[in-house]
Amino acid sequence: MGVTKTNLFSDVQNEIAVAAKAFAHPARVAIIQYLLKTNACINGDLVQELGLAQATISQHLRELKDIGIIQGTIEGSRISYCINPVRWAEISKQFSEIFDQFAAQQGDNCC
Amino acid sequence: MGVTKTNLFSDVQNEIAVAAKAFAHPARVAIIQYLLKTNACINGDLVQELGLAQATISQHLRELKDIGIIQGTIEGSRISYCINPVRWAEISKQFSEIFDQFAAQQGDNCC
DNA sequence: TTAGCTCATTGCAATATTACGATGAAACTA
DNA sequence: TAGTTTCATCGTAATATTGCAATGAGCTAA
Repeated sequence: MGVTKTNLFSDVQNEIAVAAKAFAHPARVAIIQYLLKTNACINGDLVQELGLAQATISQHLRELKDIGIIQGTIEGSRISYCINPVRWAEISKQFSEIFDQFAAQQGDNCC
Repeated sequence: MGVTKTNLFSDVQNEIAVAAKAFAHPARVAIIQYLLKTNACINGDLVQELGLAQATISQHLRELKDIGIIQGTIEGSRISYCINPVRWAEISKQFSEIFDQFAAQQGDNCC
């Protein structure tokens, strides 16, 4: 035990869970916010910005890249990261669909 | 090691991370969606719906309650759960603020 | 080539999460 | 009262996550 029973849930539910993990750690939120702010792509000066070890930042970047919310391009000896607009829109849509779903049914709450 | 270094991040970043955890597991997504669908509050027939053990569901419900996105009221020997509208709106706002932040700056992407 | 960057990966250690059986508290039912 | 239902909590096992030092790959500059 300790393994998430992925097979019990729908594809959409699993997708949302994966996407949410991008925001489920403050370091990753900080990275995303930094990318939003600088807009221009950056590299490991996140290490300076966040105060975590280089290996740790690299690991978080990889997770964000695996989720797809971020993309990196090689630029000489550096790697530029930025937000993946397509994936961003996808995830944004998935979340607003959920959030809107409640806003639409105000009134018949029970507790 | 293994401990999230909460002190390195801003309050908002930590709050977002906590809120995101509500959606970071498919079982919790399923619970939230079920609550959205049934609207009316429910109890442990989530056990039937989801196929996880009663103790596991109870644990997820507690996490959602700790995050505040859900609230429960005692109803005889049962407990009715439903979405907490105030907290829901809060979290919804936090996420849309992030998502909108990118939509507003289209064009100057780098990679 | 050699030295110095920048960053990913590997290999750990520590902690967190997920899941469940067992137990117990509280309320209902006969 | 005794039995049943509903749920939380405890204890435990398995796996996931977080974090870092060390290492290595790939590029740049001298």
